[in-house]
Amino acid sequence: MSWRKDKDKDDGRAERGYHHGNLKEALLQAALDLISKKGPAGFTFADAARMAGVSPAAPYRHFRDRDELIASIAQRGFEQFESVLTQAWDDGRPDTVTAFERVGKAYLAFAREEPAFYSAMFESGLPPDANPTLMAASERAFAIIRAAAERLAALAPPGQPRPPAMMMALHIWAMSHGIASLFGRGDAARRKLPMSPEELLEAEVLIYLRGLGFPTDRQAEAAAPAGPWGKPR
Amino acid sequence: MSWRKDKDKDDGRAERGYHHGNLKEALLQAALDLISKKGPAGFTFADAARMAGVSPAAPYRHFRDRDELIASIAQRGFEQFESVLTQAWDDGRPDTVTAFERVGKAYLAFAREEPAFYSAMFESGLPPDANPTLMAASERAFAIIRAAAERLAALAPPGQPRPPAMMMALHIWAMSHGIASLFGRGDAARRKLPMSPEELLEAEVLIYLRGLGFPTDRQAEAAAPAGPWGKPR
DNA sequence: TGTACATCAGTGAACGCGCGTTCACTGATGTAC
DNA sequence: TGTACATCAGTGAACGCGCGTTCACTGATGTAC
Repeated sequence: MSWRKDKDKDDGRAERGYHHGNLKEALLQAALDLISKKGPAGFTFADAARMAGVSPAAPYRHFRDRDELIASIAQRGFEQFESVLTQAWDDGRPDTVTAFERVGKAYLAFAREEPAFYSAMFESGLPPDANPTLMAASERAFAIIRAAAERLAALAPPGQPRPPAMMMALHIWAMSHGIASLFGRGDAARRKLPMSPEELLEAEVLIYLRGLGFPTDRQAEAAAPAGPWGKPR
Repeated sequence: MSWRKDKDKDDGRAERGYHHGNLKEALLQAALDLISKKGPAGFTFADAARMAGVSPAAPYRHFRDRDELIASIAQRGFEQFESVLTQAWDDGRPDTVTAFERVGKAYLAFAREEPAFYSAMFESGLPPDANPTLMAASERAFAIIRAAAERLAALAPPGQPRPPAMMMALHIWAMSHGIASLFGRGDAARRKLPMSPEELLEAEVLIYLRGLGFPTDRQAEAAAPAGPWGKPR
């Protein structure tokens, strides 16, 4: 279908024929580069074409307009996000709490390692209801967190009232997103911190779970009487 | 110093003399309007001038460039934010936990009611270290949250290890910012929710505080054995 | 109180630029026979 | 295997537009005397 798949990682400007062969992909890549450098607003259609080494009219063969390209990126971002979260959750292995925290860390890792995807997903200002496919992808990603919360809620100690899984999922999402936005991004906008974003999130989640009545002592709290914020130094 | 202070709330286009009299203020207001409509990236210098009813060259008498105007807005936003949080905190009256939660609600209210300020403060992409005045204003606002956390930490029950106030402050900030960003903004980007952002945040903070060992039963938990997420229906 | 003058805060025309988008076109590719 | 032709995926020139920024300018204001 496409020719010279093996040579499209260079700038694409030199020694290619009349047909690019993989332009759609190249444009998406170029857009990701530009977004990660200048934010979703700084990205221009013409720039992406230039970066891919084609004329400014070429992108119109593949995307109706700029917004459609950004939506494509957000879409792909949510799919990748979902996959990353699914892997991290690993169906709750080895135990629910551990897996749950791994999901939080995966969230932060994604925001840091894929700032362009993250921007397109959460900061592009696309109206979420205007694009059902995109919204569905977003909801599939959230469903992972929600499923994890569901499993966790089912483990609630008998004495405690069982917390609503939906609420837990929203809380976890907000914690992760808050820390990622304020402290954990790859770009220069992050603020100085006395601890890593990962540690900050882990402590927050542990305190939260404890507040719900979950035992968070899987690593022998009794032996080392430290709070969730680490051992006293 | 300025003339016709009383008449600068209209569009400013009609029946004013050669001198605007209050252009700096009018430009800031125009920028706020534009940002709240189109986001910090959609705002243009020329547009602000047009909205204020002056020629495109006029703003240069008051701001070096576009970035300086946005920084001014962010600065003012942080000052207003600090004032709002200070009022909400009210030096911990009537009790620390109540006041603490009021701070969280004030945070959400600010994000919702002043989306333009909020955008300029947290999403404009200005390098935070490039502008010491701005960073100082930001830190003064955070200091309110931090001071509140400090007071709360001092109330830790004797049995519990005392949580680091800085960490608590960062957690609270991240919770508030996460919920505000995802669900609580005035614009169209917010998502559907089974409960209000305020309720969501209040529950989250209560669970968190309980996880730290604070008694959160100031409204008679014993009498109504409900979780922090409300009474069972 | 009046006048001369420095300063301030605007004007408006012009510039170069890059963007998004369109158009008729053309080279390359795939396929039917 | 070769040829004719439809379709695909680009070109490149052009357009109108709005932006940021500059410049010499000028009307309004405030102040010294």
